[in-house]
Amino acid sequence: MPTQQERRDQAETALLTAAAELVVEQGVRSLTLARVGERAGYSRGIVTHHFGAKQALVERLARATQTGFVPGLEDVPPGLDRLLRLIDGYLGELGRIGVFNQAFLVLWAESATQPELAPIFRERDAAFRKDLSDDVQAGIADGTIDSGVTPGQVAVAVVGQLRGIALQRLLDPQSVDTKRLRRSVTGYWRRALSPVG
Amino acid sequence: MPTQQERRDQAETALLTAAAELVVEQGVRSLTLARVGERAGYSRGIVTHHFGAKQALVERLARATQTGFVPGLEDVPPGLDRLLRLIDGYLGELGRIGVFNQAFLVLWAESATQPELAPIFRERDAAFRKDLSDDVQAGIADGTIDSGVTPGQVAVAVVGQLRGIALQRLLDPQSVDTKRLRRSVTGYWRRALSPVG
Amino acid sequence: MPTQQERRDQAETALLTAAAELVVEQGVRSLTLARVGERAGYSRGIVTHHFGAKQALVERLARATQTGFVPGLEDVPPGLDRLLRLIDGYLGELGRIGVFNQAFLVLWAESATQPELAPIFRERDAAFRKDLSDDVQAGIADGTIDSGVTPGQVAVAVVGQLRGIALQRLLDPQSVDTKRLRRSVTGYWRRALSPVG
Amino acid sequence: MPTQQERRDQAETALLTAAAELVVEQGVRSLTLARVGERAGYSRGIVTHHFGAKQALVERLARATQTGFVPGLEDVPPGLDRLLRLIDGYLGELGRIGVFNQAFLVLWAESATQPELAPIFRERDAAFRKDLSDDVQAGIADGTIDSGVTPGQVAVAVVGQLRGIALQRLLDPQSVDTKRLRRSVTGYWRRALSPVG
DNA sequence: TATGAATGAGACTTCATTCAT
DNA sequence: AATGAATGAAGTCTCATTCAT
Repeated sequence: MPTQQERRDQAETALLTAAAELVVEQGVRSLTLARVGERAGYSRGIVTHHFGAKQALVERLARATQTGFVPGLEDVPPGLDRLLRLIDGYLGELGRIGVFNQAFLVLWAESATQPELAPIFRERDAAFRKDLSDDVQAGIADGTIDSGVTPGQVAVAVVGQLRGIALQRLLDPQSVDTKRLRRSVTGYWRRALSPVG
Repeated sequence: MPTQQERRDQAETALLTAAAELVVEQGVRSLTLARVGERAGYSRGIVTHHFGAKQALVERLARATQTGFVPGLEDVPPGLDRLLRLIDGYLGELGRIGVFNQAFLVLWAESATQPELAPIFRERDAAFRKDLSDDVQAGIADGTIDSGVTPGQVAVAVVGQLRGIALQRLLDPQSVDTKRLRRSVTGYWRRALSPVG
Repeated sequence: MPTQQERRDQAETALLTAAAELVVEQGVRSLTLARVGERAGYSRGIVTHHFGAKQALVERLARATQTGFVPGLEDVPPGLDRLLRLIDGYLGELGRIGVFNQAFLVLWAESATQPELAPIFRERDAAFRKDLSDDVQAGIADGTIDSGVTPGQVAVAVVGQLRGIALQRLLDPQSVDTKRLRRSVTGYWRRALSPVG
Repeated sequence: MPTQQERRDQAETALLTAAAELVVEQGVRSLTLARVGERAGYSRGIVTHHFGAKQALVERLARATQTGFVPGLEDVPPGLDRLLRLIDGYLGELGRIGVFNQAFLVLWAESATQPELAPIFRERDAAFRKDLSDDVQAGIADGTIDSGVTPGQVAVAVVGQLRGIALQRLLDPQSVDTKRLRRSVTGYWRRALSPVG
């Protein structure tokens, strides 16, 4: 016999999962409360009961996704190596990307025109760039990255590239061979950043 | 005295512009026929009158956008130089990007989850990649690009990067300094692709 | 063939009438857009189409009702006689009160707890009191009303009495004999206001 | 240590008070079980637990209000004096009217269009009128009221007037000066009812 | 006694679409 | 060519009620 709290948590998890699935399959446009509830195995009214309003569900979903996209980087110290492993890991994950991460991409792409979503993703993007920027800075400090490189610029370029590749793949999976991209893209960055002379 | 045909064309242009503006400002979700008509200075019913159905308007908009995003490349022969100028031009355009190109980005991002939009943008992406791929191939042929590079991979990486940077900027303009990015990103690619001693 | 404007006006009249009927029959509580539309012989969506929102319909109804409740007073000069004829006419009308006037009463009674309705009826009540107050003032001036009487107090007392009687009748028609009340109530006021020897 | 019964009674009182407050503040329309429970300091489900259904709560509220609105009249014998003291007391109470009495007025006004409420208030009105009617009859008997007056008519007129004044005040407190009305309205009735000749 | 999870009916509103003017 | 009246499907949200804890 589950307690009330357990029932509640279980329902929320099921609802967020169902919402993520629907976002990926049909976009945010056709994310309706009734569909979410029923896909999760509950009634049509359950979402409002739990989240109060649709907007709250979407925001929860936006925050729930993409926490720790690339696993196994926690213990790696900042630097060129971590940067390349992050790129490699990110592209590698694309091959077996889960619904939550796919939902993240879709929501990210839509956030540009949605006032309620925008702040959430602006903050996330900033954090991601900061992370990469730190790697570049450390690489410059230890001599593995060219000192002429601007960390912030690299961060924007890398974040953009990873997201852009992921979206391309979402739109047309056949056109993006993640396996080979891991190698080539990390190679490009290694050469682009390596100290001159 | 404009002819009927001229009036018709003028109305259509006004409607597509209004639609692009609305898409950029509020996303595809709140693109309604009435709003488009009224923003264009006509009645609520004008869109249906001209395009028949909403879907037709959106498809027309998808095709109307992004034709010749980077000007001045027509006469440049394929090769590394053209590739870099295209990247440079693309990022340069971001600084003064018009509504149609912004609308393109929004539609592109949404296309991943919209069956009606997907084929249009799949085709476009393929064409864009082909274009870049040709440049890389020419560069390899004339020795300005390393022969170990795979044209198709570069194309995916570049397209992704440009789109990803553009979307980042759409979401948070302050975080992306296009002026400086032109230099740095072309620099990265020059080094990444340059023939290995 | 009616013009668009005629069709529109006709629909609005039908909708307001239907709304008034429903308010009287079942109260504002169960005034639903669908019911109004269907009772008026249109679709469920017609009310929104015409009034935009339910609130707008109710406000229109509040303003549409009770214009010239007591007929035949326009040419009567202010004074005791007019005051008594107004009371007599008001109570007389109760016997054959139309839906709009009944709806007025119901809305008036509800307005106390409805922020959107309150200002409308506050204004109306003030105008009604002003009207009566003018009569009393004129009566004092021409000596037919006792000079010790305060016009504003009489106005509140009369307005209250008429509305209160009407509401009592709405709740329980059998308990209020309007025919006999016309006589007795005008008699009470005649004596109450007559100059003291 | 309160007994179960005491706790139960305490909760019911708190709930009825909360319900009355909500009715006065926002009308019966927005009286919801959850709000009542929470305003009373309990959970959303408490009302159902205690009253079973919403209808029961409203009926209990209708009966709970207005018991002995005018205090201090119990020992006064029927007659003109009692009638005038009742009017005076009623209007005097308006100045410091509590939530329950305000709720009474709101419910009374709404009862005209609510089948469940109507019988309750019909009965109450009849009792109120009977009370006043008895006073008039006694007044006629002892010669303080004109014998030409019909008791039932006076009762309707007085009940209507008191309720109508109270509702006017509920809608627009500034427009009704209860202090001065006590004097003037009792004066009007004294003159209206005094024996002729 | 009290809480609150879950349901489902019903309300308001938005909007693409049809059709008469 | 253009307008706008009318429809009805579909969505969000509110809320009384049921039932498990």
